[in-house]
Amino acid sequence: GSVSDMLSRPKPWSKLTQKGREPFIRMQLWLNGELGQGVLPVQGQQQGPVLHSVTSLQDPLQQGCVSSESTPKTSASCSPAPESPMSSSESVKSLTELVQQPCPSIETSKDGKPPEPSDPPASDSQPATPLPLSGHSALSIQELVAMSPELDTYGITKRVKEVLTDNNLGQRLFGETILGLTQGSVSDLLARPKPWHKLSLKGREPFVRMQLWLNDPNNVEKLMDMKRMEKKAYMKRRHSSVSDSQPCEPPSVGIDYSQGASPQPQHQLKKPRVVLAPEEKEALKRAYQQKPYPSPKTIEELATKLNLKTSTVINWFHNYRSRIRRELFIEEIQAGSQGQAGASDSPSARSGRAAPSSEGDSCDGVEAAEGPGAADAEESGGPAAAAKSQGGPAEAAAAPEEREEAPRPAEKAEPPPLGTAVPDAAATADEGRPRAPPPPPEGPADGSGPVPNPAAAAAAAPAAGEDAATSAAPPGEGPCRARDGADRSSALPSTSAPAAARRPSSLQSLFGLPEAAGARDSRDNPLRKKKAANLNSIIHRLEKAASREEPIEWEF
DNA sequence: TTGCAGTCAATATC
DNA sequence: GATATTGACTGCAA
Repeated sequence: GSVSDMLSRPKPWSKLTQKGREPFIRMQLWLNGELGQGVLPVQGQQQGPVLHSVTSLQDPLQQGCVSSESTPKTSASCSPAPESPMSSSESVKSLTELVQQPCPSIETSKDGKPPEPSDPPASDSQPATPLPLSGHSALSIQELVAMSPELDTYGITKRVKEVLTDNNLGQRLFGETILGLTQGSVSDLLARPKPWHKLSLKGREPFVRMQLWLNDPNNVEKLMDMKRMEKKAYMKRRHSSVSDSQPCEPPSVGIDYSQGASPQPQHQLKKPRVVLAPEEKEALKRAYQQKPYPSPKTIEELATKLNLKTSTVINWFHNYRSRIRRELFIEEIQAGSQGQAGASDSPSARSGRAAPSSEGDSCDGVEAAEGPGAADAEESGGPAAAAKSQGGPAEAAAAPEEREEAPRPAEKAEPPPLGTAVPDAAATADEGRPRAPPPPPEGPADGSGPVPNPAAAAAAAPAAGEDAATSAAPPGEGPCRARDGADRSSALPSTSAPAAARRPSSLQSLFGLPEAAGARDSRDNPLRKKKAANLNSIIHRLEKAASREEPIEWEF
């Protein structure tokens, strides 16, 4: 009956009480596909741009927005939100508040050990553990990720590494406690961070967590505590297990988040890890150089030739491609940070990290990053050029055939009009690169050496000028999602300017970003054009500065 | 189906 | 013992 009533006679948002709004929020979430499984989803695995869940929204509802909503100001921000935005703007506020307390996640983890993933409807308002990502904090994190401004992944990992080593803290502890990742993943992440704009929402999460952790004044202490506790637990267990003659259990002590729950003897099923012999690797690499994207037939042949399973060969190619790609990112970043020396006026340049972020900055950051390099080498070749430049000759040659499906480079070329929401622009942009068969690993390196890095400059520019483009883009997606953090907000609720305006600042503080970000926040869509124009001029100047003739295809 | 991102987890290396 | 490497897997998107 209530449903019927609500469906047929919905009250206007502004007339609804906190409680009354809830069903609509649920409906909105449901419509958004974010309220998939029953009520109170615990694990927000949603990939959507704006990640809400009922629980997360409850937070805002309970804390900030609603109450404040009574005030004209807030109500303004909260109310007219036909779409998810509304909730988002609300939640943003409380979320930021929530997270502004130093690192909630760590907090909890501190209390012993990460709560079970299973303790489901973490309905209490306690921030959940970082790992299982249950309850508020987990969701908050996702929201934060979705709304986070561009982060300098390279800088973050750098700082994290410093802190960890300075304090003699291990990756495993850090990963499991703070990031919810295993040691290997942490190592990988710290050693080869991808540029922000290349990351999916999921991929960004660890960086947001890291940033939060870095912002936490007690981060080290907390981790130290954890360390101690782990040690204690380990000792305890060791003792008890010794008496029980139950030797094992990995030293990963208190952190059996997730699957650990059931002590099943799963050992039996383990299949031995395949380890490729050097010759096999060589052969695969050679094959890769000829055909980064081998046909099934080729794979088959390779497999037989090397006496490997085809799946192994396939996996190897996948892994190799993606890892090579990442290597490139790193190189770009480094090249960027070197070559960028001069360009420092970027607002976002706060600190040396400017470099990395910078290069990542443009929507096509990739190209920006790599393109410039390429461009430098030759002239603005765009992705294609970039590809060419870096792809070893072999590739270039070999490429034609396997590029079968590679219309990508081309598509990249077309810069999406400002404000285009092309949800995949980023992805698309990416594509360009992969397509361009990455240079053979040991290959004579990409022609892109340290670049005068206009990219860096560009980064600055866009950062400042900001992505006019993005504002229109669907939150979370879009080419420039990177720096659109702010825009995204604007993209959300066209609603309240105030809200939009507010949000960035809180996010900034949250992430410890300089006002720059706030400044670049586009609060008024109407301004977009102007901004775009500004952007263009900035870009133009930057390009000139970089003594470049023609603009590479930066997509803003 | 295919490719990719993100991870895990076994193993190698430091 | 900590960290790096890497084969495999999952989930998603085109």
